[in-house]
Amino acid sequence: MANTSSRTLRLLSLLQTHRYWPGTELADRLEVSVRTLRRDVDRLRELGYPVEAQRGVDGGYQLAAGAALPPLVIDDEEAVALAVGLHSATRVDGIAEASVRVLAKVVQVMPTRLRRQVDALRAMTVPATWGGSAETAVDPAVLTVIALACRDDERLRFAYTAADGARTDRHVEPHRLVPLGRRWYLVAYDLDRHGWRNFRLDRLTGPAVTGARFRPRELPAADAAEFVRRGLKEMPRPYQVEVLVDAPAATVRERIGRWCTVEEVDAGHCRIHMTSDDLAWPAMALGVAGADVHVLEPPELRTELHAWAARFRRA
Amino acid sequence: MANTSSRTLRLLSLLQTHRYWPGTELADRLEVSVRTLRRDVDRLRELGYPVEAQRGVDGGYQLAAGAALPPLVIDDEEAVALAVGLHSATRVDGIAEASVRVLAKVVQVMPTRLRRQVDALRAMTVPATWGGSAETAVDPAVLTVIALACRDDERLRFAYTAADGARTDRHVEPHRLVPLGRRWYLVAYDLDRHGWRNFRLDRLTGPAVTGARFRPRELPAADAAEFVRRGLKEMPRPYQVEVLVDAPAATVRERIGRWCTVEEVDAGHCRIHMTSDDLAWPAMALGVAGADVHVLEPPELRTELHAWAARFRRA
DNA sequence: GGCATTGCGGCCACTTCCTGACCTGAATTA
DNA sequence: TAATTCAGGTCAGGAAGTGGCCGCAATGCC
Repeated sequence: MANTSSRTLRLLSLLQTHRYWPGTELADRLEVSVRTLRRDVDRLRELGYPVEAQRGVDGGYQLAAGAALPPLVIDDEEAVALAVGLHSATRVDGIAEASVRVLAKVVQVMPTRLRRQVDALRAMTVPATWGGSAETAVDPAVLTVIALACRDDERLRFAYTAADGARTDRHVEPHRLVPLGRRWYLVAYDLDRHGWRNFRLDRLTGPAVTGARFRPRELPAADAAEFVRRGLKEMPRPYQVEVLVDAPAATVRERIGRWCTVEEVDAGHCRIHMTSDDLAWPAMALGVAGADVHVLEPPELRTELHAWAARFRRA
Repeated sequence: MANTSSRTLRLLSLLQTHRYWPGTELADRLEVSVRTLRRDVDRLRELGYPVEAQRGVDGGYQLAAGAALPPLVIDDEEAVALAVGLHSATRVDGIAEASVRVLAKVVQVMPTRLRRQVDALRAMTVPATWGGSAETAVDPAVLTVIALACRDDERLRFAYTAADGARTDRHVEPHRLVPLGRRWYLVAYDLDRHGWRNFRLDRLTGPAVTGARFRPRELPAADAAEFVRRGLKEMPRPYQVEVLVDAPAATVRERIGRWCTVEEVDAGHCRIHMTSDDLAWPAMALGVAGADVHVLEPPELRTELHAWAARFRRA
């Protein structure tokens, strides 16, 4: 308790919870002399954390933005918020992997009572997979279990439903999680089939680590993403949606600009473009647009809209 | 660098990135003897972080879930993921405040180059406010600036557009952020008007800290949420949507169960219920449901659906 | 411009604890 | 049973942390 490293950590935590701290108060809280506090601050600075100080009346210390990130000291509530938030970040291109990595990190050290809270709250958050039907959504618990197994080189068992509907039990050495397109894939070495395989996470249920660790094998590909791409026979080609809207570009952009690109045609018309695997998404967007539309591409969207129209008219 | 506290921190970081570590490897990485490593591990344990060890062949150390959360050691990518994810967590009831708190914490110590990345990525994430139009969404930058000002007791200036459209410049001592209903409010002491005020964050632009700190005043209410509630003349009552769907409950639940509660009526029909400020949301959901619907409540939804039908028919 | 406040950092003496080496013991697995 | 790996005691030398003191430099108030 009266340790130096412990105190350094506590100082870091204090500096993170409130910006300005008078030296005397910090010294008081840490139960050391002001001189020692100054030395502690120096220590933090030597570790690369930019602690700035202001002299004079009402001066104090503050933690500024630096080159490296200091260890984040968080409390229970904040950890829950973190876990819930990261869940939705796993869908954002470019940071999906990093999200899963931190998520695994947080979940691993989180007390079980907090984990229950997280599970309860996650149920309330709206999944961000707009166009996706339920099958494309990945259970976050599945994601973290597998992420941890990959990270820690632990063997994994799960049930897998192949594209043709055949259900099999698998025993694998997980290698890496790869977000590709709008899906997650697990690249793993199948221990029963003696070869590398791709698994779509949304077709995988009940993953559980066996507890056995393994020495990673070498993947027969440049990297995991490359391996997945190679393994995919045919990518489901997404629809390229192109629609003319009878409304000013500015209006349309304000209403649905977040989901598509809007291009001005003239004062009262614009053209929008979006990409989607599923026709429900563009249909929703066009509904929210609140103006007459003319579908240019694809023809199937027209059928979809007419189907919605028929149903809504009967409502 | 060869410091003890620095090494303790590095050990913590190593234990967070990979689960199992043989003692010899840890000692090697930290450039100390195995004996010293054991002592470092002991130190961590004394600080309350449960480092578990496994003996025997292929044994090692691992960081387990404990009572308290250890400081999270994260890298750049992970920090970006964190910030992006937390942004969406600010919309989840119950953890909104905690989310903003961590967000402020992370943003404050984040190098500016990362902040730019976060801003770029946030633009891509789909806002979770389904039914909400753009005006109810709060700029995350605004949120963090204000959160930091509240936390650090720093005076704040911003422009405010009142409900009647009048624009004024404000100079306040921020007290607390309150998420209520689907909105964020700032409770602050207005320095020009000499009194406590509520500000809706979506009506507030260009917040900037003046740099001047202040000694917090006492709020004339039990807590900030209470004060906001008292100040709100009328809460916008959300629509209670109730619809009969001509499809089996299981089917409907699979398609849109995430957005509403589904109740079985008989084998081929079910009743769904949801709450929304905006009619576009239920309309979208009913579209995705892919079956005939009968609107029970509210009548306005029927009008909305007919409007969509008319437009889609013309498409 | 003077003055109080607050951080900065040098110096010194004292104490603490850190470190590595060596040892024995206990748990675990092949 | 043997090998591996963590646990922890002991010891001696050295490194560091600590508090008290000092003069100095910013800063803001009167």
